[in-house]
Amino acid sequence: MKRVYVEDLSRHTGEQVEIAGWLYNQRGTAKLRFLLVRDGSGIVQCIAAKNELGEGLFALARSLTQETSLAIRGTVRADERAPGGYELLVTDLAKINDAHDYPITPKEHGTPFLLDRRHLWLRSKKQHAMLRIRHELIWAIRDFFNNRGFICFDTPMFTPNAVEGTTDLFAVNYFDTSAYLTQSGQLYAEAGAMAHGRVYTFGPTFRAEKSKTRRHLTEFWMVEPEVAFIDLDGLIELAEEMTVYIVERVLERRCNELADLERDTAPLEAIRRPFPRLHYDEAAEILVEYAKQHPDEGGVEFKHGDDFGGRHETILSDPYHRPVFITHFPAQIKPFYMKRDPDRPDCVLGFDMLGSEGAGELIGGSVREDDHDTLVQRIREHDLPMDAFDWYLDLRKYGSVPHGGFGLGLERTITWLSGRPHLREAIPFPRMLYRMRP
RNA sequence: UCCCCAGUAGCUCAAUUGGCAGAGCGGGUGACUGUUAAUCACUAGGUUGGCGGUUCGAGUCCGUCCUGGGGAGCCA
Repeated sequence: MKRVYVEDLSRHTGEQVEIAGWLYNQRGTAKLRFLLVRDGSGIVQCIAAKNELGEGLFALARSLTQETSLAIRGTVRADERAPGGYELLVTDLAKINDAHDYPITPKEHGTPFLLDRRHLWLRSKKQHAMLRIRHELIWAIRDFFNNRGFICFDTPMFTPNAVEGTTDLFAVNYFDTSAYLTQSGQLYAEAGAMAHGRVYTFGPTFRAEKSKTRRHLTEFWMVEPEVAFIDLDGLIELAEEMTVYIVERVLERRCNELADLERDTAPLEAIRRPFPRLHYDEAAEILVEYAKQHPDEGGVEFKHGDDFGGRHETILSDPYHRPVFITHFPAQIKPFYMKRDPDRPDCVLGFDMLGSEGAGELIGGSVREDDHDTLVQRIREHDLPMDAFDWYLDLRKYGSVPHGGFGLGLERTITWLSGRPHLREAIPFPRMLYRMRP
């Protein structure tokens, strides 16, 4: 008999097939049971009728509990009453293994309870949908860069020093010395760009910041393209094209998953190039004015020179129904490697991209300082250990060129696309300040 | 690190001013041949996060600790 996956059942209407999976839920009467069976590719309703199966098999079907693993044979048929439009009329079934007292019931549960059982929560419909969207996004990002002549350039997880001296790092034992887990592959990607012209690094990064918000993980994934011979406009264009590409791709291939998540896709379908661009000076003006007009609202105070908080990002992106770029941030709030604007030496040639619908910062990027002596001066100004950057400075000694890149936070982007309130569901096993199990 | 909030049955929650600790779901038993988180009946299930205090009496008030959640700072 033909073994098929649930997602392919519509192509086997009228045929006898076998599926193997787990019992998601069952309901019904003393003579007719509706078994919802999931096999990883989807969920199908299987009809177990007493007069078809006989006493023994029907009693077995009725005794099956949630998450019992099983194999079912039956006839595929289309039926409007079945969730998904297709169902399986059961002719034979076999239990593979029992599941007693499965803790995640079809009713509601609190997030701490579910996170403690993340290894099981992954089986639930919405979590299943989230991680399929994650898969699609990773695939789309790789396709986007691969199709444009970028080389995948993997950078190390172990690093001897901080990229940005200010941020907390995870220290680990490294034989007789210590190392840090990377917080960005960027500096190494710059070396890659000087070798290959266009590269991207895609992997996990680690931040030991004691952040306890819906936008933070201690371990998260980031894609960082780095391009030789590119300017600020070129970088923003690249970010814009990538964003439009991945949004379209998820809408096209994962509409079922978005539906399972009850995501209203209209705001995503409305996203078109170009995205609005705001100079930091304009953004600061908007925020100062907003704070003036909303004196009772807490957390909106702002003065020129400040960095944005979560609330500020929402105020800035609210008027637009597409992502927004903020450019030319003040140099004193940005890292040492960002190149200054020659016309405005107090500003950097950098940008952030804020997602629509209050998603916050999804992308941060910049043109890099390419002059050796200026970079040395910046390292001194930021009080960073010069000897840790000798190899990085070599990139400016041997044929330095204008270049730049950006980083996209994968989980934040998944959260934005899926319309969920918290990014912890965007990764199989989230690592947070007070949560490292399972 | 700081600020705010929460902790009561396996889960989600209720309990008036300090006065007999409850419901729904899940589990168990039974009824039902088209259910959509099926429905209905019956049933078992509790050291109210820990310790200490106030009180005739504390789930409720006070102190303290623990655990978790949200936010700030910082960031993707």
